[in-house]
Amino acid sequence: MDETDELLAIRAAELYYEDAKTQEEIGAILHLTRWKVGRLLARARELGFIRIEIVHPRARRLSAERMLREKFGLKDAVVVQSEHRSAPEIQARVAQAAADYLTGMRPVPRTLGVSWGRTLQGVADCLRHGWATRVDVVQINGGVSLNRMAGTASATAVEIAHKGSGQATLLPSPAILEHLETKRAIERDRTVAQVLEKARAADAFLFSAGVADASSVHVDSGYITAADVDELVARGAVGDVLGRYIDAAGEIVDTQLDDRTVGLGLDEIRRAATSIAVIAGRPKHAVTKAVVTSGLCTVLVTDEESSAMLLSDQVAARVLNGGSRRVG
Amino acid sequence: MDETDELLAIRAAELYYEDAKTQEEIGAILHLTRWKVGRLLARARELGFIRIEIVHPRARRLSAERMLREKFGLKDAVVVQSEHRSAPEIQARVAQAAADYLTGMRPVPRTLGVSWGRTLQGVADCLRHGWATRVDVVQINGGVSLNRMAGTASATAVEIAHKGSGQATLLPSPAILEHLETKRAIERDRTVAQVLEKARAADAFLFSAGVADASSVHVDSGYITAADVDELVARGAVGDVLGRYIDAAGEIVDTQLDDRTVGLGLDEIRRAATSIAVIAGRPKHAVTKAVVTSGLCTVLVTDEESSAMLLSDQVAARVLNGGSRRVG
DNA sequence: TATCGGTTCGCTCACATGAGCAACATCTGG
DNA sequence: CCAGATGTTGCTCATGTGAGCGAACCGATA
Repeated sequence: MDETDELLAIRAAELYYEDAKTQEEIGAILHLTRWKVGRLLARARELGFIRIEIVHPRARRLSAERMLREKFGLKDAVVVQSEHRSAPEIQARVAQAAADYLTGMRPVPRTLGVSWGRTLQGVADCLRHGWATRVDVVQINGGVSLNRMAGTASATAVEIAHKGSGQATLLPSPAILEHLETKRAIERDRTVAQVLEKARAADAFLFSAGVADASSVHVDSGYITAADVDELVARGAVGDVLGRYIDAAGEIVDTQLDDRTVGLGLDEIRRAATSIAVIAGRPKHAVTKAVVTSGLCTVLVTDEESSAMLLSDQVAARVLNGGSRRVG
Repeated sequence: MDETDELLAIRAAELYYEDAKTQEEIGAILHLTRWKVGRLLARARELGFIRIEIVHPRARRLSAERMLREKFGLKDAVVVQSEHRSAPEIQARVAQAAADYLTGMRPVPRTLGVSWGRTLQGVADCLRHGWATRVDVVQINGGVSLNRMAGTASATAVEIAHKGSGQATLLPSPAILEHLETKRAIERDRTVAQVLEKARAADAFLFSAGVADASSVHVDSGYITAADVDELVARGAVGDVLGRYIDAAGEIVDTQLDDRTVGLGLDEIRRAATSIAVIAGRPKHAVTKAVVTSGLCTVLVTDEESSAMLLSDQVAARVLNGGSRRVG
């Protein structure tokens, strides 16, 4: 396309998009046939001169979603716009997007296994009353029931269930126990065992991931110490999923600690038909990468920046080209 | 439009604009009829959720141009995009736009009266060889021929003429003379008188405007002193057109100074069928306003920000509602 | 000058889309 | 509870638009 044509294309684009003229009219104005005008417009779009943006708090980025699905073999992906947004705003939008995703799921899951945390509480808050009818919500990992943040974990599950006019089944157990024996004992307890049984049978799972640093909820809740986290990080931990700390490859970092963690195991999540991960924000990039590349989720809800990170060539898609584990 | 519809509209817009799906396909996906989809899209556009931008150095803003034409009764207006651009970039684009405008003029002017200055030199540089055939270019005000910037004024006219394969007729006179008598004598000189005669008969005029401050070319060239400018500003001057200082209402500030200025008078410009003003940049907002509201130009080439200033309610359109002169 | 390869042109045809309209649902005030 | 007003829905039909296809064109080469 030469200089003159480019100018004409721009002129045509202005008349077409800004002045809402038909291609025929533009042809008359610029002394061209309407086909030439059509071709110029196609060229202008092709060369990226026309930029269409959807400006709305709930707008998503479909192209990124398609690429994420393809690269990582995800069943679905939801990417929210994050340009020029503050971190809390992004969290809010991702939560909203996750809520919208749940609401729009077909078939509607009858039993939903949920984790807990700030992110999931946000999702629960964004759900609308009547988002579903008769959902059974089951907690899939131990909660913060013993400490100062009492009730948080259960609140999330209860709210999700309530708004979907269904029932919540809580997991009455700490997240991580001090001794393996205690953990085994708790799991043998009939109530706990029944909940876990039900959790395993859930149609879909909903969870987030935490960063491996001293600000973690698990440190906050007293399940592990800041020193423990430092140790985990030293051994390669990038974050936790359902209270289980994983490295960049998605492998459990400390199997002994993992054995003392109550709830579904990560392999059980990996086997699920539908597991929705809601993770966003720059601090979580490393965990997000680990979750996605190690096949922990079939659906990812995240922000634009994280999606860009995942789509950059630096990130290998382990799920598809199974061999290479080098992901950092 | 309720909440649900708005969400659907956004979803539809994403599928339509980002995924290039047809309205029918979108209907299938969202379980709607294609008409509903069409209506939602129309609604989304109406509410401004869809923003289409033409990203190209030469892109213009047609809507602003239309409003300028209507508000000030201009024959034409050209507004270049200026968002996120530096001042020199904007100057360059405006010059390019003015050059494009000249090139595209129908009928092609046979005689073009031009002024001089940095802006017009920029326009001359942007013109392409062969932009016209046989244009007569006439200088319409006195130039900087006596001082260190010698040749600048003539260079502009000559370049425009040369690139339009025509001839330049220069005005061999200083811009402003010290004594009224000298000015009268010069104007009586046959060569000068002939040039002015030819200038008056030009089909179109092309000029810019200067800011009234010490950085002015006239101070630089020694025609007036910085003190003179301060005095002019104190008396209400906002800038100059063809070396003639005007106030916010477009009136000559100092008639004695004006009488010593060589070249066409502002009223002669006002009477012209086609007078193209090329003015851009924040420092020139005041002069731009004065030029446009006092009917000094029939065509305005400017940047987005200046156009926004002109279109703000603060600016009264004197040309149309003749009475009110309160423009500050 | 004749011929070739590639590009662009104007056109047909099928599909996508918006305007306009009647039927229907929903709200409102007597 | 009903009549009228208002808004919404699904449709027909005219118009707008893009894919595909020979014809024409252009520049290079033998």
